[in-house]
Amino acid sequence: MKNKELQESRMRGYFTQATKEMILAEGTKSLSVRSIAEKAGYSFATMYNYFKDVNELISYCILDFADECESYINDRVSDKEKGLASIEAKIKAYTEYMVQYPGIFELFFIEKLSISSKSANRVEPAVSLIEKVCQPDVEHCIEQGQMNVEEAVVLMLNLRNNINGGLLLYMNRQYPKSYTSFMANMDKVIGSLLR
Amino acid sequence: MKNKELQESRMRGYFTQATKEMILAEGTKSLSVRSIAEKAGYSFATMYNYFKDVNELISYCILDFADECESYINDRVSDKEKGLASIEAKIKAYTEYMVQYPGIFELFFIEKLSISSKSANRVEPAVSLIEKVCQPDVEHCIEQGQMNVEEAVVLMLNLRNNINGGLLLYMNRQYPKSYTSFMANMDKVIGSLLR
DNA sequence: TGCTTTTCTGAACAGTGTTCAATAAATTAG
DNA sequence: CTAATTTATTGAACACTGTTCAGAAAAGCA
Repeated sequence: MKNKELQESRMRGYFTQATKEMILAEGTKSLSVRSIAEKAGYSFATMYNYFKDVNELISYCILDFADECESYINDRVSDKEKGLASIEAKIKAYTEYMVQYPGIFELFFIEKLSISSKSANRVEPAVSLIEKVCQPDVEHCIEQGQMNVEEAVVLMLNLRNNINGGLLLYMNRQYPKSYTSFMANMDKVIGSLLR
Repeated sequence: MKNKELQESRMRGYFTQATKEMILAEGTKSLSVRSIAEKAGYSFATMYNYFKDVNELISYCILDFADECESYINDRVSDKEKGLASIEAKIKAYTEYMVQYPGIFELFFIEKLSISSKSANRVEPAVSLIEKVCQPDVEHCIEQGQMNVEEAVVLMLNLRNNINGGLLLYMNRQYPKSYTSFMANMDKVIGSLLR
């Protein structure tokens, strides 16, 4: 039956949509099976007909947010000028997005998900998002002879770990305390890696 | 009364000791007020006479583990040879320690703590541990003219964010999947920053 | 319409953190 | 040493959490 698949997909959509709205509005702390189900318009028990458990439901939201974050970044950075300047702009757009929606950063990196081999496919787009959006620029830099492949790999590792590590300390441990000094640190670090 | 303070400090010690043992053995997932209290030899309600809530109890453990991690690092790195080589060895010892005790990394960076101005003093030693242990080496490098103060600041920001960001993705998101490739990535990144 | 299959739901269970009145222990007073 | 008072400890109770399952409601089909 093709109808059944469509209907099940729609039902999953109602639950993931409700979950996403709550994450955007209040972060992951307000999430519970009952509160999600109420927002979706169903009983909490209905969720278990469409998701193995609440972890699976939450992991489906990661996919959506990863797409939305990718669009956010690409909307803010002109596709015209590729290269190091574009990488810097994308990294900063990524940081802005995560600071603006702390719940999404929690979802991507902090929330405990008991990752299975199936859900790993839904987590991967989030953790490798920076690499993905910067891929065209990295290729451009290599073509232009600005760096070799190995240097590019190290640069992307540096950027990805640095940004997410900085966000972790700032958002989850209030270190540093102020947004101003957090951004100043980020500017220094990104500048040192790209120049 | 000086006695009262001593006794209260001892009581807090029973609870923090039980909590620390559980974190080392099974990570933070097995922690609960009732399981901690049972291990400490008291009722769960007794905890609330010595700690505001379970978050405060847990935050006290951070202080102890930060000291232990610092000793672990310094025991493994000779105090004789200061400088970049010493920094590299310390960073790697820190990484080893966190991989060996995932519960401590959770405690330091992932566990939600609802940080108050009081508990901030107990969180700070954990998040700034890398800076602290590397401080003598950084000063040595500056004295030797290997770098200036601003370069040293950026280097430490880079190292701290990089290591903790890499650990976050590896330990909380299994990215990359294998320990081997995780360590290979870390070697590349640390090497690029120190050479 | 009546029968069958699918979908949905609340009750129930075991767990969580927290509060509070009652009990047990220790300290002080007589 | 006893009696009164203060302090420390405790389990019951409450409001949550995720999850399971038997029964109710709805949908599909004859």
